[in-house]
Amino acid sequence: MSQLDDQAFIHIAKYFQALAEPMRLKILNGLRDGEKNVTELVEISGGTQANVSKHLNILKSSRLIKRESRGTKAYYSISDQRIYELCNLVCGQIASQMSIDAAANEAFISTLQVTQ
Amino acid sequence: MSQLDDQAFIHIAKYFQALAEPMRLKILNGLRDGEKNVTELVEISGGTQANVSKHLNILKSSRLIKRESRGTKAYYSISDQRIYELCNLVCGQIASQMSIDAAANEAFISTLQVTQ
DNA sequence: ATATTACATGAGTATATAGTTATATAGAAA
DNA sequence: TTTCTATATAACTATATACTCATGTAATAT
Repeated sequence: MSQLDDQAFIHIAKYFQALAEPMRLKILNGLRDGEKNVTELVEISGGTQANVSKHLNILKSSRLIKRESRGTKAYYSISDQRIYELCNLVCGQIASQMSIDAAANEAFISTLQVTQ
Repeated sequence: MSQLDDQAFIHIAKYFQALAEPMRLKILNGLRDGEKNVTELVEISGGTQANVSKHLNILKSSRLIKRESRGTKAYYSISDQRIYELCNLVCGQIASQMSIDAAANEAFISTLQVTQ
């Protein structure tokens, strides 16, 4: 396995890592319908301002979201809508893994707001 | 945001977490062309036996891989081929994020073996 | 029965990460 | 300038995670 491959795996792993946190998924979900400022995201997510701010920074570092400063506010938005495809795939797999009947399965999927 | 939604986000985050480790991606990549036993995966990944064994357990707990014991050997295989779709999506996004020219971009993508 | 091979796991360490609290900074308004 | 609002960040704590080394266990071979 080459050094270059190792770097690729590290790169991909970091990307998944950015998505591997409930609060960050919640934030991304909150951005589904367009940009929001930090205060709005704090309300939506139910987290503290400091914590949300840190998560936003992590998401931005991973290029999942963009930041635009207007006045005293900072507006964040999704960089690439394809992340929702990722979430859809994962939701589909998780749902199909659940050993519950089809109706309950359907109910579970409908609770997943991380979709387009 | 309801309690149920919170559970969903936790669930999805755990799934991504399982994919957020270079060694585990390497192992999954090693399983692309079918089942392999632990010793084979140790060789492919370049990790220690103990460490690979632990990662295999994590991947199994996350239902990404299955285990079948035959004789003294344990054969692992991919549970759901759709994980490669995930990796493809991520690779595509990472590649398109890279601020390098198209040729280098292509070269990078070709090094990513986490594809079907 | 003993040895060997293949794998899993416990103990311990080091590092990373998420969270809180308090504080810093920056723009807008008074 | 001072104040207020919005956001970022530093310091700290708690927890999780990856890794190594040593050991346990289970199937096979001698």
